Amino acid sequence: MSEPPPFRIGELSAQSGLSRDALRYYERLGLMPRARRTSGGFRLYPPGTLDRIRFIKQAQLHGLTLREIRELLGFQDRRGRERCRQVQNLLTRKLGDVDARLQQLQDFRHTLRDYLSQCERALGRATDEDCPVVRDLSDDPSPKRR
Amino acid sequence: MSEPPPFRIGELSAQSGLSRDALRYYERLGLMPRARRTSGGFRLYPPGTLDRIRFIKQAQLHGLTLREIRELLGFQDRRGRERCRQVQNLLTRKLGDVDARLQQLQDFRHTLRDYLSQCERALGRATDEDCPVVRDLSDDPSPKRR
DNA sequence: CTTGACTCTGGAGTGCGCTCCACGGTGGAT
DNA sequence: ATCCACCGTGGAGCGCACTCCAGAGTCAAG
Repeated sequence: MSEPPPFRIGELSAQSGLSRDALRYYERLGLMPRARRTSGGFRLYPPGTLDRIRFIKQAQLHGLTLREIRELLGFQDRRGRERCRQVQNLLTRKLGDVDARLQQLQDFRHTLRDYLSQCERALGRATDEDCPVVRDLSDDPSPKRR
Repeated sequence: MSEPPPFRIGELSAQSGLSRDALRYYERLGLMPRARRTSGGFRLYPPGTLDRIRFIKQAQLHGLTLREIRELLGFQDRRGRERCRQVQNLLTRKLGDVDARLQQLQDFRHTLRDYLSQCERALGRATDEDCPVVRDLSDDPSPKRR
């Protein structure tokens, strides 16, 4: 019978790890619905808010700008099926992006692993040559003896 | 017998897709070795430069800051085995980061796919309810009729 | 030697995503 | 009624990764 207690910005900040300022900033940007207020003007957040914040952080971590995320959350769009279709389009696009990023990230992982094993081999050789990775990546046209 | 021709900044810019300003900025930051100059002061880049730029862009795409990348390229470090070990450490750390990111990115992919299929199911149902994704993510404590 | 495209340096400006601050109001415990 | 920790708004400031600009110099082709 009891509604779950809404929390104020300090509480939400503590739970989410975002600063109060950041939360207010998100509201200004339209990333979060304008929070309900007490008579005195204090923000009161419904508990589910944390899920939304988690989503935002996740999306952000993967290179989406706050504007893009706002778009994803699709506030001020049309309603009903119309809106659902829009969201669907956006999701499909973003999913493509994510897949591309996954691919690239895997490539990068490879590059790093290659460099790493070069390092290991060099250290194994016990000569005092310069790090091969550094040599590979700093290409001043120096004494080029090979 | 002919050395490959070095190119000037405009050429490099064209080939790399980076602006001239960005290239100069990278040099100021220490991301690229200070380029050789003509007598008149024009930068002359050795051809291998493009590889380095590719690496930088790749790293950057995955959330490394230019400072971190500079660190990775490890210019002004110690030489020889010492340096190699440093680079190795850094690479190992970064590899860990990349793996973590891969994991997160995959999670995010999942989230997106879930939302997407919710959309599809909703559209399949042919009712005029609101998009479930939007409903899930916009949690104002509204008319809550369920 | 002139022309015109290209380049140099230093510094200011931009958009993003916050953070910090001042000044003032709020509200729950005592 | 009084604390005082908490919250509000508006606006300035910041670090990043560039971008833009002015004013001056360079250099290859004709």
